[in-house]
Parts: sequence; structure tokens; C-alpha cells
Amino acid sequence: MHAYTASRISLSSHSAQPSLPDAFDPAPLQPVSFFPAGAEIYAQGEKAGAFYQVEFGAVRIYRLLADGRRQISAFHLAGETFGFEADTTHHFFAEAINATAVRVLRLTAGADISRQLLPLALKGLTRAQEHLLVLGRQNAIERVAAFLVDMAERQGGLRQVELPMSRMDIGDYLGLTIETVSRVFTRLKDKGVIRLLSLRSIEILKNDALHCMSE
Amino acid sequence: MHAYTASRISLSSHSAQPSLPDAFDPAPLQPVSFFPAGAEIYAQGEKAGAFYQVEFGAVRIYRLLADGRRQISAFHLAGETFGFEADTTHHFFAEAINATAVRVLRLTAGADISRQLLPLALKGLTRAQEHLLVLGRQNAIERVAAFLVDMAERQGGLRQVELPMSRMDIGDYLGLTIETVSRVFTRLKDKGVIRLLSLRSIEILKNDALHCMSE
DNA sequence: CGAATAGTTGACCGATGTCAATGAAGGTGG
DNA sequence: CCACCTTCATTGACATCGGTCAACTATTCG
Repeated sequence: MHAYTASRISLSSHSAQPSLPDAFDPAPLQPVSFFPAGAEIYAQGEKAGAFYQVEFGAVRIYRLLADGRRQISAFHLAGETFGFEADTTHHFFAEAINATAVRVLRLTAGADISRQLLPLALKGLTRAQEHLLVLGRQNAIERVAAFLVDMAERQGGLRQVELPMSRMDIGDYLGLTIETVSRVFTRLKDKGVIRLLSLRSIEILKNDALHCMSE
Repeated sequence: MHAYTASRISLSSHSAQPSLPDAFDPAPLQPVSFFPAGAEIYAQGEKAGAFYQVEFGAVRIYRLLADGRRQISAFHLAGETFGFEADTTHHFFAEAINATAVRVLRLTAGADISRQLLPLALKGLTRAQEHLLVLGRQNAIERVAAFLVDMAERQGGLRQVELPMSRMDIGDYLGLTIETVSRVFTRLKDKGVIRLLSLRSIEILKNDALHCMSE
């Protein structure tokens, strides 16, 4: 149980959009906003009216309990899209993990918006439901292994995987504490499954073993 | 860790759809299939090509780990819709909990399908993400309380709540064992928060307390 | 009425959380 | 460029919540 002070740095590089034409343009001519590490992209309760595509950097989507407990429901890396909501209100917080640029895609009442958004929403739904299995039924090692496998896949399946987020972020994503995350990393390291190149960069030495552990 | 044998009863009341017109009709003129308790509606890996609306009864959506651990990602009650997927394959199992009827709505390439499906997908996404918070960061009492609050709301906010599913289903939905679910029910009963009318029917005596416990 | 299934309760154990100390890394200013 | 300080990560000792195993009870269905 740890508390957070939502650092609303919220760099006003929002400046980039001075009331745009209200049409959705598939070409990348939409405004790009920059956010420094820790900056809030949107907050729970805010009016939603756009969705976002990560240009570079990484984003965490999360929710807080009254006492400060945090659950990160998703990380979004370069190229991924987030921010669409069931109604006109954001139900989650979105923060830049590192220096991040997001392309802001304004929603219009346009008919074909849904055709573009639906596959993204369904993808997100499947991901969230798969994450439920991890949180509901897997132990600490399985969770971390599943996380690493996922991160590796999303980075092209290379041996070396970059982890843009802190141990605390990983813990809050996996429903674990930082200490447990750290201990599992150490165990995986001792077993020769991974190697820590730096705090935020690992190398997968035994891919099969890792997949096996993630069930 | 408990194992399951997927009872593929799969009543062939599928019979109700003898190759229909390939257009989506919002009026309830679609075929209805009946499933007895425990029958499979679809399985993980099956070809997906329809979505389903519960006419009566209740449905569980779940996934299994290799060793039989099960995570129920959602329950669907009368009036609710389920079964849409990100691609053409089902990623989850769907089973009737009780005797259940579902209206089968065939997907077409139609343009406005997405406009109808998008809000449902987004609703499901929000629900799944909220459930992630429960599984990742709440303890047993909070989970059960949140579950009861949710069930109550979905049944019109009445004092009396019907639980169509077994304790094991509840456990597999909340990431708990049946024993823990049972113990929490007993604690809530002893505190005077709820009253057990029967095994599958509870009365909420202290609504505020229950909401408070669910955080 | 009896058997099978589902739920409850208790005793005990273990995985993970908590608290605390130590160690490593990165940023800032001298 | 280095030293310091702050933040982040690791490690250990211990506590605790929830899981496991087992016995008992209640309910349902034939």
C-alpha cells in the first residue's frame, strides 16, 4: 500500500493544436504533443474526446484506489494506440513513463471512426482479458515471465528487451510489490534465464524456459 | 489448483439457424439457441463469426491454463452481449451457467456493424480494466464486496441479489478459492452486511457498508 | 430416502507483503 | 569531472493473508 502524488507537470506543449478542423485525417497530419517523464496525459474524470498514438516513449494507463493503491492496466509503446473510452469521460489516468510524444487523433462523429476504432478496442479487450488470467491465477514467477515474454514480443522478439518502466510500475502492472518483482528478477538471473544488462535492459538467455514459466 | 474436464454437452439446438439472410437485423428476428447448465457455447480456438445476446440464464467467459487453473473474465446476464473477438478466432470459452438462451447475431461485413459493436466492445474493455484493479490490488473481502455490488447494480440495485453461479465460479472470477469465498460470505453475514436467503440468493442489509468495503 | 454434489469450517502452511537496511545508479552543482 | 545527494533497486527478517488439506454439513436430485 503506497501512496502517489499525481505530479501534474502536464507540459503545455498542448499548444500544438489551436482548434483544428473537425475531420479525422488518416494521414499523420495530426498534432503531436510532448510529455516529459511522469507527465499526465489525461486524468480519470476528464472529458474524453480523442485517442492517442505513441510516436516515441512509453505510456502507463492506471487507476487508483482511495488509499493510493495503483493498478496499471496497460503499458503502451511506440506505435500503439490508447485513450478511447466507452463514454465521454476518461475512466483511467494516462501518464508518460519517459519523455514521450503522442499523436492526438480527435474523435469526430464520423461514421467510419468506429470501423477504425473497433479493431483497436477489441485488441485491447483481448489483452485485458488475458491479463486477468495472469492477475487472477498466476504466481509471481509466472507473472514476471509472462510480462517479459509480452514485452519481448512487442519489441520484435529480440533477445534484448528494453524495459522503459520502473520496478514499481512493473509491480503495479502485475499486482506485486517492487520487492517481489526484484526477487523474481534475481531468481531468473540466478537460473540463467535472463541477464540484466542494466536496470532497464535485460537479455533473454533461455527463451524456451521463459515461455514455459509463463505457462 | 483444480482441474476441469470441459463437458462438451453442446446441445444441438443449434438447429435453429438454417442458413439465414446475410444481413444484420436489429429487430429480434435472429435465431435463439438453448443451452442446458454447463453446456459450451463456444470454445477457445473455434472460428468466431457471431456475437450473442443473453435472452435468459447466465454465461461465463473463461480461459484455462495448461494445468487446469481457470480464470473467468466475465459473467453475462440477461440482456448482455458477448462473443465478439479481435480476429476470427475465439480466444476464450463461453459456457452456460444455468439453462440459458442466447440470440445469435451473425456478423456481416456491413459497415454499420462496427458502429453497433464499438460501444459494446468499449464497455467490455472498461469492465475488464476495472476488474484488473480488483484482481491486482484488492484483498479477499474487497473482491467479494465489489462482486456483490456489481451484481446488485446489474440487477437493478435491488436489496435481493440472485447469484446464478456457484462458489467455484465466483472464486474463479475473483482469483480466490471456494474456501476463501465461503469464509468471506460468512464474515459478511456475521457482520450483518448481507443475509443468505439461500445458497444462490442474498439480501444486502447494509448497502453503504458493502460499497465502502469494495473501496 | 439415499447418494452425489456443493458449501462450510477448522488446522496448518507457504507465498507474498511489510518493514528495514544496504547497495547501485543517475542527476546536479561545485 | 568528481562528489554528493536523491532516487531506485536489492536483499533479509518477519508477519500475514489466503491456499491446501481434510472433516463435516447442507442441498439437490434421482
